[in-house]
Amino acid sequence: MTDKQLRLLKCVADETRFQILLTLKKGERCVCEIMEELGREQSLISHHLRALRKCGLIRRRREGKKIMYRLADPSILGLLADVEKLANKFC
Amino acid sequence: MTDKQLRLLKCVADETRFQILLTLKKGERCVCEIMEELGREQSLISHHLRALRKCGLIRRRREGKKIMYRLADPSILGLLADVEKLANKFC
DNA sequence: GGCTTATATGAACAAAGATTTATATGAATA
DNA sequence: TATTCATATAAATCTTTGTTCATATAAGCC
Repeated sequence: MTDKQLRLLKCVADETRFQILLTLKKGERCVCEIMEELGREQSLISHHLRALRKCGLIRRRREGKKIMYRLADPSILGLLADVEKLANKFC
Repeated sequence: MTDKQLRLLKCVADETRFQILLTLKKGERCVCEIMEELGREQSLISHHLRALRKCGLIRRRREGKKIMYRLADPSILGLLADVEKLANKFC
């Protein structure tokens, strides 16, 4: 278990970040959409998006005034499913 | 993603606890063996063992002066393997 | 260019978690 | 039963992480 792997695990093991990932699972979203969906402050979402980006889980692109976020790669869907499956098995 | 599931994830996403699980993967161990293997303080190990026990990942039994710890259930081996596999896929 | 909208960032603060220190408990043994 | 060995626990402290608040940036529009 490397440092980087541990950081990935910790990154996913946060409620807000996990919810953001679930939102992006449904497709590309801008920050304000994510804020609305989760009902949290803009700045908080922004910080968490940064963290997710730092571990390579999400990507972004600018579209006019907005910045659109998406899962970095479709295999992340698998990660989310697996994490949920694991958790279910033991809870 | 329930609260309990999140707690499980967080529990696994700690270096020391993960190492303890890897140690127990090799078989039942007493606290002093775990301490030695990880080279950490007795009290620290004890705290982490408690946390692991609290999420149901490990069990213990007394044997004379010693207390022996083990994985709660063989399916935890699967959990560890899966977690490592996931991490590898993205790191 | 000044204003607005959308997002990012840095600093301050709060909360949670890990680690250490000191002490307690409980079984074995002299 | 007093001592020792193995482990647990509580409190104190240190560290990390999450949250908020205030401000900056960058694009589009008037």
